[in-house]
Amino acid sequence: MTEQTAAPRVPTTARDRARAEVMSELLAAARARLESEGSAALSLRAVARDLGMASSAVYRYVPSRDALLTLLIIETYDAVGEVAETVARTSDAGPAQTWLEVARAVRRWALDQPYSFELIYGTPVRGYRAPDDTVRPAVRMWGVIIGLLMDADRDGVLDPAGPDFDPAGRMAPEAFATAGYTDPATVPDDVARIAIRSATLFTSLVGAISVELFGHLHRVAEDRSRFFDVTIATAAAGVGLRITLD
Amino acid sequence: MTEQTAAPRVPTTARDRARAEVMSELLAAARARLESEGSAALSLRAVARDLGMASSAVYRYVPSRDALLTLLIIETYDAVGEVAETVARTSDAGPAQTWLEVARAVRRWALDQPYSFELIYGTPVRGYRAPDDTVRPAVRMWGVIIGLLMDADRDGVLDPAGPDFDPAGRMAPEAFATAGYTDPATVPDDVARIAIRSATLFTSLVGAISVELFGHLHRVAEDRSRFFDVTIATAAAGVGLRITLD
DNA sequence: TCACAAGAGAGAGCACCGCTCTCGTTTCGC
DNA sequence: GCGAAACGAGAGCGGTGCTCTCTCTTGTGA
Repeated sequence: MTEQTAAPRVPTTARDRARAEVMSELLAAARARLESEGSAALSLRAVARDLGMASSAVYRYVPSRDALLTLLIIETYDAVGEVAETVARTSDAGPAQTWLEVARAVRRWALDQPYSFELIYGTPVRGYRAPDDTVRPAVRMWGVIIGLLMDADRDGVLDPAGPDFDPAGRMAPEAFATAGYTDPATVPDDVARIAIRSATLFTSLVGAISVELFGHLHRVAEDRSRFFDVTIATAAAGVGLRITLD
Repeated sequence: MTEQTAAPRVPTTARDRARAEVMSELLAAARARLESEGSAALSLRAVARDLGMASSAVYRYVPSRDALLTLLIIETYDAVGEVAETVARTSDAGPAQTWLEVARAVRRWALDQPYSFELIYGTPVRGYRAPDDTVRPAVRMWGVIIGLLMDADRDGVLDPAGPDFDPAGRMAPEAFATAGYTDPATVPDDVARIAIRSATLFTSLVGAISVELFGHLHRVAEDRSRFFDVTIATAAAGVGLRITLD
């Protein structure tokens, strides 16, 4: 058991390569059906037909329909996390304005592939219990938000007039791992006070998109893009980020 | 065609009464299954079994599974609207604090019957297009929110330091029917400026409950009840309502 | 090199679903 | 009282997730 921990002797046999290829075709076909018809209509049999194989054969690759959905969920968290991180990284505006850009980008992404947004931020699939594999990709969005708040605080543009609530017991210690605090006990109080504000930003983002996508602005909002901006900017104001519109 | 518009001669025949009774049993059974297993698992055949009748017989009362869901959706909008209206009506606190009470009550209601919340504020049922019957009950929540904002403005407790965005084109004229303005052209500008703030309150409420109920606070929030309060209060601060916590 | 085990695919089958059609039976209105 | 409408039951269609068995291919260790 000395060097056994390394990869066991170039295991890419023909069968392995074939398996990997079928697996990726399977995921691609599933993604295509997901994005055209939604997760509720995602049928394992239909995916099998798309691939020209028997439905029973699919079970050689995926243990159940729910497991297939889980793979898509992880992919999707990573996709939207990537969108948010890219905008946050490349924007040259201040933290407040950058947050608006991030929110707009996520909204755009959600409108382009609504069923993917639903998959992760809508009603959870019945009987589905998120395995730990989904936690890491899911937390990327929180990382972006907390990062922006830290930046704003450092730059002195985090409006101190915003409400300041005691963070004690309101945020789980693990949440600060994103900000680099591996030991929960060492999180400074001011960092906690800032981090808890991320909840309102996250909620306003997911909430605003959900509300629009799920039809609750029917006969309420006219120009939905501008409506979204106002919603995000107003919530951000409560957090202490001053966003300028128009 | 003079007095024909009235009810046609006391139509409560034995058959009519039986039909109404079966119909209400049907809805009750469907509601029970909905609240115990969720809308995705709501099967018309199962409901039929609960009632001891053949599945085909159910179609004498309801044209399709989606139509049955629509009936439940309307009931549910009315139930949650009732919760919000009751709290708003009976609270003797100021508008800001009343809003917190409303939000807490709605959250409590959602936690008590999560599948009902999902039914109306989660992912829409596939292939489902909200008929107009659902609009009136759905709009009750907006009515409560706009009413509270009007109260706050009248009482002079609507913080003028909150961001003020041009409402032009951002709110559909019909939305003001709730506030008593039947003709959209007559809505004063200051009313529109206030009404558009309702979006952030609505979004923060639905968003905060969704985020909690759908599992996105896993390893983020510790005390979820207090976390909810902070989220709502922070968003409300952006709107201009000062909520006091603790 | 060759045998054996593991992997892969196909097909039948089970229990469930939404929905339709047909068939008797009951009830209502003229 | 009689014809029509409403009602309930049952069979059946095509679809679903998933399991089991069977055959064939492929990789590996002796």
